[in-house]
Amino acid sequence: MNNIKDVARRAGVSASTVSRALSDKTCVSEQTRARILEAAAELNYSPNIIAKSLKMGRTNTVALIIPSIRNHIFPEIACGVEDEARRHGITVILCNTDENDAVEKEYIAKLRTQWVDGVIVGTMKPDSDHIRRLRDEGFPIVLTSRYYGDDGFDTVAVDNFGAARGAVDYLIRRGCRRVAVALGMSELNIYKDRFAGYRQALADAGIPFDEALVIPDAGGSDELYFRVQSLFSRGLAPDAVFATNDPKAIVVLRALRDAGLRVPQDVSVLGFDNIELSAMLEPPLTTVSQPFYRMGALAMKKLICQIEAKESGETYAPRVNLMDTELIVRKSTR
Amino acid sequence: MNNIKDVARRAGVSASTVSRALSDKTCVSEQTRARILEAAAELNYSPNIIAKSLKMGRTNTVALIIPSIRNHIFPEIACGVEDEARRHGITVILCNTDENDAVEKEYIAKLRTQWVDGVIVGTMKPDSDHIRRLRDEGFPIVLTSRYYGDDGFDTVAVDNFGAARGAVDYLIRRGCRRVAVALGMSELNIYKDRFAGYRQALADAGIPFDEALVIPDAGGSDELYFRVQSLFSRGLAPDAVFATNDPKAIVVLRALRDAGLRVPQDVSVLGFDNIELSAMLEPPLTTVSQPFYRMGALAMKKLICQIEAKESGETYAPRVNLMDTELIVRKSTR
DNA sequence: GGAATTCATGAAACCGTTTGCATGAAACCA
DNA sequence: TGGTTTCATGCAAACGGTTTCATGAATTCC
Repeated sequence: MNNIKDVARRAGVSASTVSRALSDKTCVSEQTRARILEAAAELNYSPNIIAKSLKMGRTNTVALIIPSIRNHIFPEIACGVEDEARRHGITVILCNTDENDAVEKEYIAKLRTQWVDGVIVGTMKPDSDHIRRLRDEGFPIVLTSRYYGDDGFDTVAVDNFGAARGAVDYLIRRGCRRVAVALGMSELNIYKDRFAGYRQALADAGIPFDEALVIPDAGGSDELYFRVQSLFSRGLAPDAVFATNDPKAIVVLRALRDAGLRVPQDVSVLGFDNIELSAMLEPPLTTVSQPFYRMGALAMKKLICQIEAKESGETYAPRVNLMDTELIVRKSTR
Repeated sequence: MNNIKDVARRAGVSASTVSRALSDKTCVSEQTRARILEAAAELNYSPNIIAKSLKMGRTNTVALIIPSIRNHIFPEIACGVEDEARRHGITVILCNTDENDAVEKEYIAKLRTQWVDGVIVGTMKPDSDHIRRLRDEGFPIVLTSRYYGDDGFDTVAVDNFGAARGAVDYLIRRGCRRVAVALGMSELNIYKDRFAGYRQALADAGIPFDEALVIPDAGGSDELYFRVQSLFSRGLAPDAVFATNDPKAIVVLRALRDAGLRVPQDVSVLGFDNIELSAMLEPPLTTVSQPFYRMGALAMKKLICQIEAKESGETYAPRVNLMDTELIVRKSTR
């Protein structure tokens, strides 16, 4: 692989002149530049970006840390992140943590080695102190999808409370009175907020909250499957189930179908996220749509702002951007 | 951010000694090493990996080039690649081309700048000469999923011909005689091979090939939807449809349902890929399963072998690894 | 006890860029 | 014509590590 000195030798100039010629600096005569360009082309030269990064203190690379690329919302986010990054000549490193804190910490430690200019984090939990520490060192960070809320992280998310409240309100306006709820991971704020929105919608309608209709996240999807069916056998029969994410809604649909219940005639089912799959179910799922692609793109935009502010020494005020959600009405609600 | 000299100063030794102490070299006295480790910890030091990469000529980073992370097979492959990479201290850069050749070339050009030690390519087409050129420069490359076959690329794939032949043979053994086929992108070998397998299975059973039952890839899913329905209105009514990938099978199922045809009583539907979704359809899809996760992991393993062979100057013989597929029988075939 | 060996350590070169500063030629002006 | 300005160019110092080689002290051996 040829380097800048090889080009310099062939063009009969010094390495500095080659560097200037190739980065469009003005102080190079036209004929020298032409000679250099020719030499570079002949040698099939491309500059060593690692050397450049070392010198410049910037890698034009960012990391995207997510729980799992198999979780359907993250490919969407990743696409948004990547398209926006590419538009700015930035490369994205993919870091899948598999919800494993050790792996996440390993990644974070690696990022501190000046690999990347910044990081987009989709794995934030209340106890993610290593991420807080990274931020406190002045490392550019944007949270997306998951957030923590009370401590000044730059964030892109949706109003989970409002969206859940609106969605449950829709169920109630369609005549549902006994709405069960299937919760997600209890330590995540997004699910706390969706749960709070659910309770608020009940309160707004004057419907008393019934603890018996709450299915916590514990256990896998089998657990959920049986808990849904047991609601009916225990005579608690809800007339709707609000699943706080679409994968849970899929399990709920299956549990209901297998129990001989018809959706939506006997029970309405409402999801959250609008993953691609949800339109293809039988019946197609009514759910809350999040603009994942745009969220990823905005997170990247904000990250670039942070990186540039850091370079130029400006201050940057982190803020929480809430994107609009939309209730997608399909056939799983009456 | 502290560097190795800061640590050296604090520990009262030279930078070389710090370097040796931190990389577990033997020629450092125990007490010096202890003092250095302490100093490093106090300064919260982590070595600049860019500087290290520059010196070592190795970045411990590889790129994964895929058409789209939204295509359901690629998150699986990416997981396999990443898990295996992590096990070897290697980081993965995600490159989504969106099936856009310009974007792909842009990425390839970037990779030549010594960013990465190697690349796994899931976008190979017959005309991907820029990828061939990269390989001819001695750049470590492994193809996966898509392949080209006749020119010595290191490759991980499945026997698409055999798998398709076996699957269609299954349909025939279950009594289907008029099997339509929905083809994928015509320039990709994987679809050519699946199509060839289909024809072979017909030939094996002495069933004449009928051009009228072939639905080419042209147009989007709407086109496919109407072509499926028109087969029936034109009196060509097949008793089975072999979709050469699962997303096409989903469209086929919808077209049939909307036309009032029952699956599998009136028509059997067979897919290919076994994406997660296929088990959740109504009816659940019979399909050919590919071990995507293991394919990704193996591709990464092979890439590491190539990289290490290149470093040590050994020769490496590229070969094509074909992984086993499995016919997953569900409810869409009679 | 002196020569040979072992061992920890430091100095300096190197990886391939970018860039501040010095230099020298050409152009300009009085 | 001589001094100043402009401009293209080269030299050398960074960036932050690793590694070769030299050095000098401590240990071993006869």
